[in-house]
Amino acid sequence: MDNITSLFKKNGLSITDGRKKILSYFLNSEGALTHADVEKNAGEHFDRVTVYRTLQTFVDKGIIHQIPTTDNSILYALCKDDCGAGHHHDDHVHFICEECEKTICLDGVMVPQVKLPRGFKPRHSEMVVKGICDDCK
Amino acid sequence: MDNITSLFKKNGLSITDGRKKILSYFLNSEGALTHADVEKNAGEHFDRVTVYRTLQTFVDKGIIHQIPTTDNSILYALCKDDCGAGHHHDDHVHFICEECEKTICLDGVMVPQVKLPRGFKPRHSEMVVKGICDDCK
DNA sequence: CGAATACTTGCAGCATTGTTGCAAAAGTAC
DNA sequence: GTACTTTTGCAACAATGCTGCAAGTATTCG
Ligand SMILES: [Mn+2]
Ligand SMILES: [Mn+2]
Ligand SMILES: [Zn+2]
Ligand SMILES: [Zn+2]
Repeated sequence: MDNITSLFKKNGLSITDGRKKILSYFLNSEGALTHADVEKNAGEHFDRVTVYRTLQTFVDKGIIHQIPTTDNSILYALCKDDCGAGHHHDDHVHFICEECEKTICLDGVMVPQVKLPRGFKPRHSEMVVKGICDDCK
Repeated sequence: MDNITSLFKKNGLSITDGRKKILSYFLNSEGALTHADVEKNAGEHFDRVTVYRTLQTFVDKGIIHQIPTTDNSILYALCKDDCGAGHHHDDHVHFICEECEKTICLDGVMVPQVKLPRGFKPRHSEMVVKGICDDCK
């Protein structure tokens, strides 16, 4: 029983061909992926609806996490921390390279705390840094 | 000549009814606004395309800035810094209240610098904090 | 001011993206 | 293998975003 299979088992998900291919695609990709990436490159043709539902399921189970963007798209990347259904702990910084357009999880860089004005209670913080990545510099 | 008019003049924009109403709407709103907000509430009916073009123009001229989200929408908020055409300086933290759903520019809270891995060159950073705002606590 | 020019708007049409219900197919449990 | 549960694909629809073009406004300049 490989990694992928046991991960699905652990989360009470049926082991289907689509889920295996989509998760493999994430495992074999460097950066974050969009819905369109998955639809085009996950290895075979999956219905658009299936891709939506699969990504949503993976997010719900703590298998992938979302990265906010400013261009009406959502990026998805593998959770490498101890995320699970209902509790994500992806509090690392994301880096978007303006040259190669890749989005990279900087798993070693934690999102810093900031001092908020009186009365504001933080629960979760996101940080996205744009610039030039190591490969493109 | 009021504020709005002179701001448009300064940026070489024609003074039109639509632009005045849309900018007024931003000036009279507390939090950040979506395209849909503007289309519904800017005071009269503007064509969807007009709203897209107006928002884009305002972003280009440094009158409003965009705030990244994780739900396929873009939020827009007034620039309060010395932004202009081609140079935005909105490096403040944004706060999204999970109770009232408002998004607030924390103009006094700068996005902190983070130490990136060797080779990564940062150019611009965004930070979004979710939690409970002062009004809802 | 009024005419010439430049810019902005709304509309039509289209493309892309996201959602729901339902029946067929695939997976799981016994 | 059969009964049961879950997942998938399809159809239909809704929402969002973009472009070209003609008509409408705003600005410029005499
Ligand atoms: Mn990440
Ligand atoms: Mn802001
Ligand atoms: Zn790069
Ligand atoms: Zn609130």
